[in-house]
Amino acid sequence: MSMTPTKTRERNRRGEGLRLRQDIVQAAANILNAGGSAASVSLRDIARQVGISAPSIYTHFPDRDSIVLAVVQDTFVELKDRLETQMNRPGLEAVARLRAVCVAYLDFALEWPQRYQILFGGVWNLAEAQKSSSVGAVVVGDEVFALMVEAIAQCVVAGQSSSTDPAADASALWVALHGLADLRVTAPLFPWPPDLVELLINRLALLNPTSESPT
Amino acid sequence: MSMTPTKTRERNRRGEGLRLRQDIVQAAANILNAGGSAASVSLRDIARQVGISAPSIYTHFPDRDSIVLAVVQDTFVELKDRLETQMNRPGLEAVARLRAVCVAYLDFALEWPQRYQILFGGVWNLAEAQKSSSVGAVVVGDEVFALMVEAIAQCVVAGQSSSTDPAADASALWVALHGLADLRVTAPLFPWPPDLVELLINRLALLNPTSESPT
DNA sequence: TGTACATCAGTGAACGCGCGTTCACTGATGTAC
DNA sequence: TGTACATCAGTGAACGCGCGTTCACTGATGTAC
Repeated sequence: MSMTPTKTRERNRRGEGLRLRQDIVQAAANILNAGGSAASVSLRDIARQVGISAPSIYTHFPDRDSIVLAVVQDTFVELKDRLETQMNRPGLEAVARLRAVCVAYLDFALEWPQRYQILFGGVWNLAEAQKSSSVGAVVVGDEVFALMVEAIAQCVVAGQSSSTDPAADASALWVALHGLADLRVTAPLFPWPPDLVELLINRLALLNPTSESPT
Repeated sequence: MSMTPTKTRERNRRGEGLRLRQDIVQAAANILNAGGSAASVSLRDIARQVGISAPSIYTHFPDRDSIVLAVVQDTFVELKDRLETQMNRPGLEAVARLRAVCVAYLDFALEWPQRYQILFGGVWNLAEAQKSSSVGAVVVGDEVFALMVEAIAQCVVAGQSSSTDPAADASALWVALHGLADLRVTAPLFPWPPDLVELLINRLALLNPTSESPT
């Protein structure tokens, strides 16, 4: 994923050096959006795209990994915002809201597959889990999951789900959505049943038959 | 994932040059088993581990990617063999067989996470899908899926599943198993419900309540 | 109002590294006569 | 049975590349007096 140098940018004014930090993160995100894998996001690519020299990055980040981590954090926030938007849509029944949240989750993964992958495919929550800098990402990841628990809980309150343990059922649903998100990208030739998403939601959120859409 | 050179190996006798090919594939698999990512499997690492010089690899493979593809093919066969062993276990009821197959699938992914990941995480079925060399892997991948369809169909025959479309239900179950396999590795800190696997099998294979294990 | 100076926001050249790949080659081993 | 030769199974040195990172630096901009 090598980039031709972008127009040289004009230097920030005094006191505005922090703007470069966001430009760097955005450039890394752009490289991923363009199809690059996490491993292929290089300091030199980022520098070329931002229009700066590579060493300038060290003013804002100690190393390459912390840039990717910043993208992870931003991406978790973006995903959370998308799901929250669906949760807060007015005039929707509980089941419709749950479906909208799940569809938004899948759409995000399909629209930005590389950025979705670094949320869960990276090292950040294995060896890095101890480093305090990655805690922010974990917390926001928890918020995404909490949204799904809440969506199921609201179905229960509305009498449309027979779940007795929304957290466990949300785990099951999350696992399935993640699997589908991953496999739809990496195995597009597989003959996916058209109503697979509905099927997963109906069964894993324990929606009452009357609430199910016809399959 | 750099390796210290292994004992220099003795050269193959005439006519036995093909043995090196299998040694190369095995070395690549070993690097993945030891925790290396697909991108980190380098010709030079492989050569060091086998105990040969790097250019020797070109006698057997045209480039780096085709080695990884060979590992993918071998790994699909290994996974298929494991699942088939469970399918053929004598004295098991249909539901117990289905459960054994699913557990074997998850165990494989947990035991060899890097090798499991290249089955679905790589590029081999995107841009590479056209190249004839990758067709073998796709076919074996289909055989793995066919095993799951068969396991569910046998539950239906035994009157233990109410599935009316084993292929669609196997898709749902596969998606969920893959998601769980992936996330158990990359998000080990998540509070996984202990009976999540049973829950997924029961609901996605539409097992009759009397056949379910108590959750 | 002018000017010396500190600070900010970067730059340019260079380093050592591991990589995939090429090239010309070598030495043991089997085979033809 | 001996020997010339073809072939096999590799080797060793070298190439150009992009990478992360370091170092000493520069030039514009704001501030103190």
